[in-house]
Amino acid sequence: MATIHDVALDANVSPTTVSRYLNHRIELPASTAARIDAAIAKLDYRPNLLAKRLSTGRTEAIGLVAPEIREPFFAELASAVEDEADRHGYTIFMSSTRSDRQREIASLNRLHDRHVDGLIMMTNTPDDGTLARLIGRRRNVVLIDEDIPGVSVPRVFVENEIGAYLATRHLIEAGHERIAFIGGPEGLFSVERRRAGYVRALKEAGLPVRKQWMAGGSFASVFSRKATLQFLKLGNPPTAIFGSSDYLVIGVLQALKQAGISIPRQMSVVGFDDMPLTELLNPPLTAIRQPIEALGRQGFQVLFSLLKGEQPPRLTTLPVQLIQRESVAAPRKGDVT
Amino acid sequence: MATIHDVALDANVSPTTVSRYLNHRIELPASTAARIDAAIAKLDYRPNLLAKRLSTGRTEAIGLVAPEIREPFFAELASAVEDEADRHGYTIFMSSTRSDRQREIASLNRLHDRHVDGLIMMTNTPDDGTLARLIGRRRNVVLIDEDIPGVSVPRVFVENEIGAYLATRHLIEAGHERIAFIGGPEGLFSVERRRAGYVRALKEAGLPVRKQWMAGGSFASVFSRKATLQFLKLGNPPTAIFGSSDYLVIGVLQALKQAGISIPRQMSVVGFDDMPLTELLNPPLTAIRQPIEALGRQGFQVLFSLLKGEQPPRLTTLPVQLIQRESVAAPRKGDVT
DNA sequence: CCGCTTTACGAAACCGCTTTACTGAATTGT
DNA sequence: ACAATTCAGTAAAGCGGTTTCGTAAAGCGG
Repeated sequence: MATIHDVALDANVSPTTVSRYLNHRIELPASTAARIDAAIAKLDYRPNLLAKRLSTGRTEAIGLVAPEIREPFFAELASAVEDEADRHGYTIFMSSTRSDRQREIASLNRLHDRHVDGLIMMTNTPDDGTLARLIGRRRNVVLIDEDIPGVSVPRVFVENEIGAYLATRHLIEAGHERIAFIGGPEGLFSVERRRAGYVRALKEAGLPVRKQWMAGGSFASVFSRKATLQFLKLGNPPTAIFGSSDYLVIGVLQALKQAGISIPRQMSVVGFDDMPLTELLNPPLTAIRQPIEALGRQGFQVLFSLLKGEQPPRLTTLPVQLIQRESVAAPRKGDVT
Repeated sequence: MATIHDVALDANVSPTTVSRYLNHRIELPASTAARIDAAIAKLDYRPNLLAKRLSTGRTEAIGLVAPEIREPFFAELASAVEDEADRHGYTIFMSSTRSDRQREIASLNRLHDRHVDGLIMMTNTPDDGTLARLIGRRRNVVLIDEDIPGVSVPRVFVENEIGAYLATRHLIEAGHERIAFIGGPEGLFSVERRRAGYVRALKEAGLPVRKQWMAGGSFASVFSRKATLQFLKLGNPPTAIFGSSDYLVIGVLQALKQAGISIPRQMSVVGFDDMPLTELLNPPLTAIRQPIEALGRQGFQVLFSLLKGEQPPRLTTLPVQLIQRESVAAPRKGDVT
């Protein structure tokens, strides 16, 4: 492999000149520039990134830490971040934490060791302050999708509250009055927001907010499955369920299938995320679509402006959208007051 | 940040000694070792990986190039590779090529510039020799999932032929005699193998192999949708369809739904991949399950042994499995000869 | 007690690039 | 016509490790 010295030798200049020329830190007379270009082409010179990085301390790489890259939501997000990073010359290191605090910490440390220039962080477990402390020490961090309270870094979120509000109102407009809500882990910002949106829609419509129609605690589909079966046992079971994540909806569907309840005739269902394939379900799922791609791109953009030393907005909120398919219908006559 | 010099100073030894001690290239008397350990702990020393990499030329990073990381199949594969790499201290660079030759070339070059120690390559477009040439120049490459003819690097594949054979035989055993096959892009090794398995099962059962029941050309679901509609127009339409990828099956399902044909009563369907969520479809999809996780781990293992200078097997073939769900039934009476 | 092997380390070169500080020549201003 | 700039570039010192070559001192066999 040719080095910058070889190029300098061939072009009859010093390595310094070549380096500065390549980094646009100097303007050279056309003749000199041409000699350098020729030498580079002739020797097929490619700067050694390892040396460059050691020298500058910058790596043109960023870290992306997410709960589980293989899940569609994060996979798509990661893909968008990667694509956006790529077009700006950045590489990304991905890291799946399995929602495990120890792995999150390990990831953060590893990325630090790898000298990433910046970090995009996603978590879906409530923080006890550990993460906040760790992140507080780093520069160039942006939080996406989910909050970590107590750190002052830029955030990019989606309209969680509005999304839940739209979903709930959609059910109300279809005629439902007994609407259940299944949320994720307690203490998660996005979960709170979604619950808030659900409650707002109910109150606005003058409908009661009942504890027994609300479940929360986990994003696992086994959880929502159980919760759904609980709902069905109620004396006045809900006629519609809003699952605040498509993973939760999977559990709901399993439970309903198991109980022999048909959608949307006997039960309406709305999801949140709009994962691929949910439109192929039977019936196709009505859901709030999150702008995953935009979330990823914005996430990178915000980090990028941080890296350039700019001051990005402290909070970006991206719009969601109700996608109507076929899992919502009017409740059966006898079921409404 | 403390450097190795600081540690050396504090421990009253030379940087050389610290370096060698940390890299297990020397055995030190307990007292010296203890002093170094103490200094490291005291200064919270962490070796600068950038310097290390420049110095050794090794990066403890490998590249993973795949068509599209966000698709479930590749996402899961990537996740397995990453996990396996992680436990061996390797980081991975992922790269989505969108099945585009130019992007594949660009990825390969970029990874080269990044000085990855090795490369795991996946492609799903037939090569005209360009890739083969590019890859032939590199050391430490392993091919997974799909072949690139003409390069002599280790490969890790799944039992494509056997999988297709099992799927087809399963349909035959259910009583089907007119079984259609939908394959991917022409010229792809795995596609050929699957077609071969399909043909073998038919011949073995003494069933005719009919051109009009075979379609191939793309992995896109729009393609299989059209193909399915074509099948339905036939005078003697198939009673079962084997889609040689779950993506293809999606198109099949869409077409059948559109035509109002019920599964499995009027048409049996078998897929290949066993993607998540396909079990939630209505009916749950019977499919050949690929050992994606194993594919990823084996892929890394083979690369790893290459990196250690060993001679891994030229070809590893991983077993597949028929997962029976509910998309296969006996054909209707009138439909069998 | 002398030569030889071990033990326990160290000096300095090197990896390939960036960057600071500097210089000689050409150009400009007055 | 001479000082002051600008231009075009360079030498050398990093960045923080690894590695080759080497040596002083201790141990040891005879």
